[in-house]
Amino acid sequence: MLQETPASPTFSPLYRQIKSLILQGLASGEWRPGGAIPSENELASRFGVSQGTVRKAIDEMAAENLLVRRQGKGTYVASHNDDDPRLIFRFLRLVPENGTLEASQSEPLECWHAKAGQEAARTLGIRLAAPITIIRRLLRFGTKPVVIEEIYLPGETFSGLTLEALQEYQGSFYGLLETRFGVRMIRAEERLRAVAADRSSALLLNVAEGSPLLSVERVSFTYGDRPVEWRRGLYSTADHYYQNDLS
Amino acid sequence: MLQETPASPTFSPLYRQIKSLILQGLASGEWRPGGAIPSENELASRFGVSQGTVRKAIDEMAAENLLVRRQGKGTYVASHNDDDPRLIFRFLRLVPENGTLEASQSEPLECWHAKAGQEAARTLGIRLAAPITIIRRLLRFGTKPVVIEEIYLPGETFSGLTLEALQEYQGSFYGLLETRFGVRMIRAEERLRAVAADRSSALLLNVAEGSPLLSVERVSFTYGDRPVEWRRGLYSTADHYYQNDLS
DNA sequence: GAGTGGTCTAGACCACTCC
DNA sequence: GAGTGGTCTAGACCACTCA
Repeated sequence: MLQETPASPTFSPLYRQIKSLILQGLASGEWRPGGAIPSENELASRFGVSQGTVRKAIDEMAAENLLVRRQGKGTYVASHNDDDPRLIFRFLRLVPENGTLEASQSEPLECWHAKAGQEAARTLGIRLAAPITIIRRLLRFGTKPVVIEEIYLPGETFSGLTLEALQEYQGSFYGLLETRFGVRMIRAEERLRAVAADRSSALLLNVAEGSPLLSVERVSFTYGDRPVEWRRGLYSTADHYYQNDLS
Repeated sequence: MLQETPASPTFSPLYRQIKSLILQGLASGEWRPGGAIPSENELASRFGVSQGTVRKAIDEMAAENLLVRRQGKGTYVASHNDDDPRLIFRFLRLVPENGTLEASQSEPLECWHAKAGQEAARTLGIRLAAPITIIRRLLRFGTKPVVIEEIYLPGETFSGLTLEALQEYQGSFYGLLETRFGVRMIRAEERLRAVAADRSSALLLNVAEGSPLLSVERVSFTYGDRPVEWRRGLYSTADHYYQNDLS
C-alpha cells in the first residue's frame, strides 16, 4: 500500500506519504475546517505506521497552519473562522500608526458577474471568458476609509455569491468562503508597488488625487496550490503601514 | 543542572532548555556563522539527554533559519555568506517585473559617524547621543537605480566601519557585518508605506519628483532579539515589485 | 569504514480536557 | 477514568560524506 523502496526516483519518507494522505482528506472535504481529524493513534493504525510517524506528519502540517493541535482535545483543521488573534492578521498586514488596534470593518460596495479576461484567466487558471465574480469593497479602521479593493473569484467555484450575503455575513471574507463554499485559503502571494491615486480611488479613500498609495496585488491558493482568488487593493498609508516580518 | 520540576511557573520542556543552551553558544560566539556545531550525539552526552531530545531542539532552530543541517556532514551555524539561493532573497524582497533575475549591485555612497537622535536611540536601544554610523547607498538591478537607502548602526558594535571597507567587500552587507564584526542578523521587521519622491531621491532614482515610491523601514535583530540595525529605504516600483508570501 | 544526520519504531510517563 | 496530544528515551537501520 505504502511505497517502500528507497533510492527510487519518486521516493519520499513514510511520514511525507502520511502527510499527503492527510492532505487528501482535507482537500476532498472529508474533514472540514474547524472540525477534528482522527486521533494520532487512530491514524497510525489506519495507515499501518507507528504513532511517531503520524506525529511527524502532523507536526509539519501544524507548522504550515493547516492543522491546529489542542492538547487533551485533538487535532483540528485550521479555519478562518477561528478567532486566534495571531492568525487574524496573517492576511491583513495593515497596522495603524498609533497602535490603537482598532478592528477593521469591511463595507462591500458592489458584487457582479462577468467573463474572465486574459489576465484574470491566466492568474486564476481558468479558461478565457469563463464566468467570474467581482467584488468591490472598502475597508475602514474606525471611521477612516483605508483600503479599496477589487476581488476576482472563479464563478464556478463560488457560484451564487451575492452582495447581500457579503453584507450579512458576520466574520471575515475568507471565513465566509469557507462556510459557504467549503474552500479554504491556505497561502497567498502579494506584490506591492507604490502608485498614484486615480480620481475615483482618491474620492473613496478621502485623499488628494495623485497622492501615493500602496498597491497590493494578491493571489490566494487553496489545497494543492490551486489559485482561487485574485485581488487588487489600494492602501492609504498616511495613518497606517504594512507590516512584514522577515525571518 | 537542568531544571526538572513540571508545573513550576518557569517550566519549559527539556528540548527547549537544550535549545536555549545552544542559543547561548551561538550568541556568545562559541560557534561562528558558517562553522559546524558539535554532533547530535556529542551534544546529547554533553547535556546528559537523549539524542532525540537534542534533535528536537535542533529541528526548531533549523526551522528558524538559525542552523543548517547537512546530511552526512554535520549541523552548521547559518550564515549570510552561504550562497543558498533560497536565503539570499530573504532580506531583499524586490523582484524585477520581467523576471530576468538580474543580481542586484550595491553602490555605497557615503559613510559617516554621528550621534544618535531620539528616534535612532529608541529604535536601536542605545542612549541618546551615543555614537552611530550612517551609510547611504544605492542599489541597482543591472544599470537601473532602484533603491536608495540609509542604514543606521550602533557605533559601539560596529566601530571602524568605513566606506572603503564597504566598497571592497565582495558579498552581501550582512555577510560583511558577520565576518568583520561577528554580528549575525537573524530577523527583521519592515514597515511599508507609499510616499512621494523628494527632489534628491528622485534624482538618484531617475524618476520625476513627486512620483510614488515605496518606503521601507527596517529594524533588524541579532540573537536575543537585540536590535542592531535601522534602515530606511525608498524603492522605485516602476519596473520592480516587492514580493511577499503570506502563509 | 567511521561518523554524520534522517527515518521509523515501541514504550513509558506527563498534562490537559471532558465526562 | 478514559482519551487526547506532549515529552523523553533507547535502539535499529538507512543515506550521505569523506578519508
